Amino acid sequence: MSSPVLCSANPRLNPLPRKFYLKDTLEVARSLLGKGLFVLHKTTPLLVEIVEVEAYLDRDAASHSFRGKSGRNWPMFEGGGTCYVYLSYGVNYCMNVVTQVQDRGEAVLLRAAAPLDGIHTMARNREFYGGIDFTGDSKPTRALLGGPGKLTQALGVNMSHNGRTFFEDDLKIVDLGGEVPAREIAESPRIGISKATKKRYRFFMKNSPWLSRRA
DNA sequence: AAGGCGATTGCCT
DNA sequence: GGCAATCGCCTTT
Repeated sequence: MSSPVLCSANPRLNPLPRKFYLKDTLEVARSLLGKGLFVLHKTTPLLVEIVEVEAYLDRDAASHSFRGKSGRNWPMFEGGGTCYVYLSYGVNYCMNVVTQVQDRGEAVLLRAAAPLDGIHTMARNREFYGGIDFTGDSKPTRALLGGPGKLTQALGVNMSHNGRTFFEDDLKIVDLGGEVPAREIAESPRIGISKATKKRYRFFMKNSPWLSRRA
């Protein structure tokens, strides 16, 4: 029997408070590991556990906010708890959690997650081209939620979520009741960037099989 | 106005 | 490991 805390219909899944997002962004990034991301996809509740993130800071050459507010990045300046979604390479959506106070321009990219609830719907959302077989004995791992674009596709996240907040009934980040020990968290340089490549702002759960790639 | 490049993914060799 | 897909932002004419 599964823990009642992990049931997405449970009213205990209250959104994390705004103050959670006002701490130092690197600290928020670490704190997001092990937290739950809930999305109501049409009428289906979807719940995942965040296992990999990247921080993008103020005065950070790799951050979309580096050159100030623009038509794309304006939600990054809307304050802690805002959802910032952008279209990556004209193909994939990437979802960020905005941190800090208004006009600061810092956020955390959600890169990978483990499925908790609604896995069948997520798998259907991830069917592409020939389709992936998630039935039977085939074990979905990185192909389901292991990457920022895969995660949004599985959850049905798109530009309609851009600029909203994570304090809503159909879009929220929640406490799953467990603490992630510091020894289970690892860090590395961020993936796929060409600027500020030395900064180790990627954080992930060391032993998770759901990462976008191995450590 | 035009061209380069990007916080990615999936297919091909 | 290489590379196309595909759109919007940013820099350069």
